[in-house]
Amino acid sequence: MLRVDARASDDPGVTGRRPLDELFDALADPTRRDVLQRLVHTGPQSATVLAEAFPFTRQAIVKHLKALEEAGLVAAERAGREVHYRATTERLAEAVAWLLGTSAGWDRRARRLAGLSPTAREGAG
Amino acid sequence: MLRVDARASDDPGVTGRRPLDELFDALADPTRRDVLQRLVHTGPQSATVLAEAFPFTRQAIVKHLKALEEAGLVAAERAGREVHYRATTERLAEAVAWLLGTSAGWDRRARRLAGLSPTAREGAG
DNA sequence: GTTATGTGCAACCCGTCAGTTGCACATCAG
DNA sequence: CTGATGTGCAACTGACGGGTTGCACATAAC
Repeated sequence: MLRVDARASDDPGVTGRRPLDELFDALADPTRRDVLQRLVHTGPQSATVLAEAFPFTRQAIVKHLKALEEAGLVAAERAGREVHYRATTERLAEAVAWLLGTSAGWDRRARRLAGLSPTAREGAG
Repeated sequence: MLRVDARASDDPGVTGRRPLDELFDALADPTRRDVLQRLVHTGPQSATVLAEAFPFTRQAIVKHLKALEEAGLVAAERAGREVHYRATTERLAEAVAWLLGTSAGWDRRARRLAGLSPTAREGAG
């Protein structure tokens, strides 16, 4: 439900693996973003069908889907011998929260914009 | 500031280099996000000073700053022999827009949330 | 002018990752 | 059962990117 929390970032101190990583990492690849969007527009699809819309092999798409799945951006559902991937949204909110939370740091209006709590902070120690 | 457009995604078509790429790419690296946040919290700083807060060399930080700069997330300003990097916000909005625009596709509520922005309410500026 | 501090450039490891291919396994249709 | 379609796994390759070091250049301080 895209609930923006505006926290979405535990204290890192300069370095440390945070859950945001796999999320932004998943979103970093253009193909992955395309896959995600296509999934959104067309509804749940199998990797095979999905791959037909891209200039890549099924396996490549599968890899992307795995990445997206680990990031919590898509969910896989088995239907017989087929596996349908469906876009999910919760995780996306975290990315938005970080962006908004970060921008709030130097743009007060951003925080008001989203009605976020000023607890936003992930600063490097 | 932080004007969320909720469109921000031209037809994906399956492939094609879009400006969003360098943006998400810049945000993909955890160190880069840390640098960005630190820049936000501490205000403009030189690469050298900035590097002291990280377990990396100045050069590493410089590279990240270059990436952030190309993505339009920070701006460099020369001051004598020093160069101060300052966080900027416009570009961040594009990322938010994409996320919101994407989520809106399969989550109507997201659009309402985005509705607090397409041109909007207060952030628009 | 000399020294100290700060930036810029280039070359160089090394790991990771996108994408590939090949093949084995599972399921549906006849 | 047999063949067709779909998925899963593993190994391999090539490229890109993060991080490093070393050194040259620029500016500030004395």
